[in-house]
Amino acid sequence: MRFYDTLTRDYVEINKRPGDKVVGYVCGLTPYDEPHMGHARTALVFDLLHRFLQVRGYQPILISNFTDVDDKIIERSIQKGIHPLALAEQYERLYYRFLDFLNVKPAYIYSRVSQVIPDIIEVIEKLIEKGHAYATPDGVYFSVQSFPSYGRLSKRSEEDLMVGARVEPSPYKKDPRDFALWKARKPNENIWWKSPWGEGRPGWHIECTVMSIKYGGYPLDFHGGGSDLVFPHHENEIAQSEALMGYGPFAKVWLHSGMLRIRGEEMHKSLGNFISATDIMQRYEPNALRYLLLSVYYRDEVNFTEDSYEQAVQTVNNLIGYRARLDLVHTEGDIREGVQAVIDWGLREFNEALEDDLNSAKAMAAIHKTIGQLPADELDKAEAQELKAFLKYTLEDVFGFRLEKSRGVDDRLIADLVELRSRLRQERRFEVADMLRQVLGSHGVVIEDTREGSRWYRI
RNA sequence: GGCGCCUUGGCCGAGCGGUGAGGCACGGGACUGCAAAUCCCUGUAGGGCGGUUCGACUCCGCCAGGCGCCUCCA
Repeated sequence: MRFYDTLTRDYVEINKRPGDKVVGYVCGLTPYDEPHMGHARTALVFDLLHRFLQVRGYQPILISNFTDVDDKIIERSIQKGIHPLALAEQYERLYYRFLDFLNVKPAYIYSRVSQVIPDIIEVIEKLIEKGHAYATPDGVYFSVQSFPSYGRLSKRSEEDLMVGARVEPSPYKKDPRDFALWKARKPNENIWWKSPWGEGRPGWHIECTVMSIKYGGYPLDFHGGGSDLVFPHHENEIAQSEALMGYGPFAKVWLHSGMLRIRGEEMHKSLGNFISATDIMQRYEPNALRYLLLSVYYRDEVNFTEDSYEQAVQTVNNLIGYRARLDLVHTEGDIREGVQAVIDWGLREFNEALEDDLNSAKAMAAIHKTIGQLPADELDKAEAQELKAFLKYTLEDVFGFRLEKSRGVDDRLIADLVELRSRLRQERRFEVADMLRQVLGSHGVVIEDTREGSRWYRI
């Protein structure tokens, strides 16, 4: 299994044996507002990785976090007059619901900054001891000069960084590139902890170093997140972590998922194209969303449009329809060699695609090619069984689709309505029969009229 | 300005130095109720101009267009 590594810009083999743990850390979000479509993309990409590692026999340990101590959270909580951690928790809960809606497998742990403050203080003390950080009246800063390879991940030279270093000016910084590990409490701030440097709170970045080492160990097998985190977040994490440990690498491979766009534009509230978790759960179907967001190579941008969403709905319905039709196969027989060969080919192709830097588009094509050669109605029961196992593995276990549809309408009621419709058809009352079929169709029930009579299944 | 990415048929999207996957939509056919679903068939598609090569969509250069990051950001 190999993955493209952002740091070395090359493919890195994951040298693991079946049963081995594969420890990964994926940067989570700052719960100051509703999660959105972009978070879904990242969650789905790493869910695919999580699932694939699992089915390939590894023991994935996925660690993620909430940055629940942050400027924006403090700002919002003051506006709303509630405790910052209560505000954060509100959105964390929404995020969990969102993940559940998307059928994302839970991580091994979701940690919060507020839960690891003592660990953070300890790590900052060590960094100061080692000469990688220094305390000032407005906080503790990491000394970028003390870490010569700074800029390697984001491919930025010292000069680039100097030019770019323009915000968060502090008269106490020794170098404009230095960043805060600990921020001294400002008068209006409503959350703080005591520390050797006075009351305050951690800066961004440091929590991921602390939590990943605490829960995942060192080095990590992989570290990931959205590509917008490459700089400065991950760059700073590397500096902190490797400075702390005294050796690298912090992570064996850096995986970054591409950004999501809405109708070709960046998603922004100001552009009016912001799609929140709440919107998504009301308006979109999780299988189709999954298909759409995983149909593109994970490092590339994915563009969400209503049109591409509709295409995804169609595709997923076709797949579910195929799966449902396998249940209607009743011909007895053994598995023919040719059929077995097609399935074996599909399975091999599927696995190889994902093993090659998670090529989900190619893996999906392998599924389509396989079932495209094996129309459900031409199979016998044993073959259908084999196909069902193939689809359970590829579509459900790895891609995370839910193929079993909820029983919105009772089976017996459907059977009765289908029977009623058959009588209507015998009486050549096609208009009424079609209407009945349409109504059932809107509840996800497909009726097929065959020579042997009508049959139905759910999509 | 610096660093980097992208441009494939109507739409979405792969692989590959040697006549271009897969999906969705469209069209034709079978079946049928001149229906739906299903099945079969159907597409001279890789921004432009050069170069390398026996041969390039695939490598190199230039140009055009689109985009990301440059300390809020999944």
